[in-house]
Amino acid sequence: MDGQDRIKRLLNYKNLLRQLQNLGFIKVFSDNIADALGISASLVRKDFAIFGIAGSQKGGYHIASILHTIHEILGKNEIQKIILIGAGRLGTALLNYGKGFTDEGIKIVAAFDIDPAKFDEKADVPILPMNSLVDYVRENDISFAIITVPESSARQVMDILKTEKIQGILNFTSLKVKNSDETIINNVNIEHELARLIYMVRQKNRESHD
Amino acid sequence: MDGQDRIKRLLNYKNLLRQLQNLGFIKVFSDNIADALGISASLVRKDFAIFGIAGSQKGGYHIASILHTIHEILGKNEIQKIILIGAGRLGTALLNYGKGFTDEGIKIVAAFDIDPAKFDEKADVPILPMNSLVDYVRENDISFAIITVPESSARQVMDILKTEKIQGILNFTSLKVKNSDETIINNVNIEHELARLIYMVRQKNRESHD
DNA sequence: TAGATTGTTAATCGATTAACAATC
DNA sequence: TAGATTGTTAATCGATTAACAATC
Repeated sequence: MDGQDRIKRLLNYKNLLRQLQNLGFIKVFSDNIADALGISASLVRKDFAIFGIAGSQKGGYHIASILHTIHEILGKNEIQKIILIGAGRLGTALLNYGKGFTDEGIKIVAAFDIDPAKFDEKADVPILPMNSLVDYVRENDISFAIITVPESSARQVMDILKTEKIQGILNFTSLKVKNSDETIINNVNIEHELARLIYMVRQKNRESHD
Repeated sequence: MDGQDRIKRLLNYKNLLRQLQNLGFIKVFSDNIADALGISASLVRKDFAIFGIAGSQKGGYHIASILHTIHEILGKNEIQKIILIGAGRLGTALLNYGKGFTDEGIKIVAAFDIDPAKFDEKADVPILPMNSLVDYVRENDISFAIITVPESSARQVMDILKTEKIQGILNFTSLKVKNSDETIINNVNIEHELARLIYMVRQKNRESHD
């Protein structure tokens, strides 16, 4: 999992540090971060060292400069255009999240659906017919997509995106696809997350029973 | 991450094996599973060994019996009741997923919101006022909850659930809470998943540039 | 100076993989 | 029997932690 956990922690650092910043904090020790996130201080320092974040023995780490470095690492400067495919309930929920994403340097620029009842070219984020997808991707130089289509059309959409050389896909369907050389796929499976939660709880209960 | 990856793979095995079963397959080799999921055959065999799934040198593993064991491990026999808090867009999207979850031994039994316009006691899955939450949890012996409330009320809801000794929470808010001894929290942060996807793609592009 | 924290090295831990004997 | 696959052991790999010298 080459550094996957490290990047996940990076995002958690970001969230925490922003909150501290809102509280008026200027500096913070690795130890405090560790406590807040339930990890070890060694790990915090190692992460920072690897990401090139330096502190001082005097007052620890300077929050603003950590955040600055994190933003650079995440590439927040250039806004990333992303399209959404499948304007069903989950899809529209994500569209309405929109604002939050923009804050992160991510902007959903268009959505696509097969249902004409959903088309809305003039919306803030236009909802366009599926058959205009390929043209749109080519004309607007799109590299990222979110897939929230039903199970039945997942494979087909995935294939289109792969031939169009989309570089990154956030996949909410349960169609599990291997990362190809061309396209990186990040699978979010809510059903699995629920099943895993239940498993963890049962596991804990079992352990405490003996 | 004690076995977190292993349980994630278990869910992937399940999905794959179901598909194979639909195709009429009866048996399967560790090698084929490995190829399909992009992992090593050793790992498949080790996972199966740990979960107590036995195969034979003749025809590999019997699909039906793997699935049987997986279902036992996941506790699919007893249906788990779960409530949903926050019937906004994401919340209602999950409510409508409902059917899929039931298939997995998970049933959303009620939803809660503060907005009276959303109340609907007679719906298939009733949407009830937030102030009836505590009573409902106690009367119906609820152990699991999904939180899809806005950021602003996340902390408050989380605290209520913790005092009510809810055992497992699937948290879609960006409020990051440590797992306490009492309550296991599984955080799903869509914003983070997007940011991570973009990071991975940029990383890949950077690597191929040198 | 005394005390506390960073940055880094070495030790530990756990998960994955390679290899192969046992088995069909 | 010859060939192929499982189950398991030992080796490898990588990530986390512990420890501590260097620094403020």
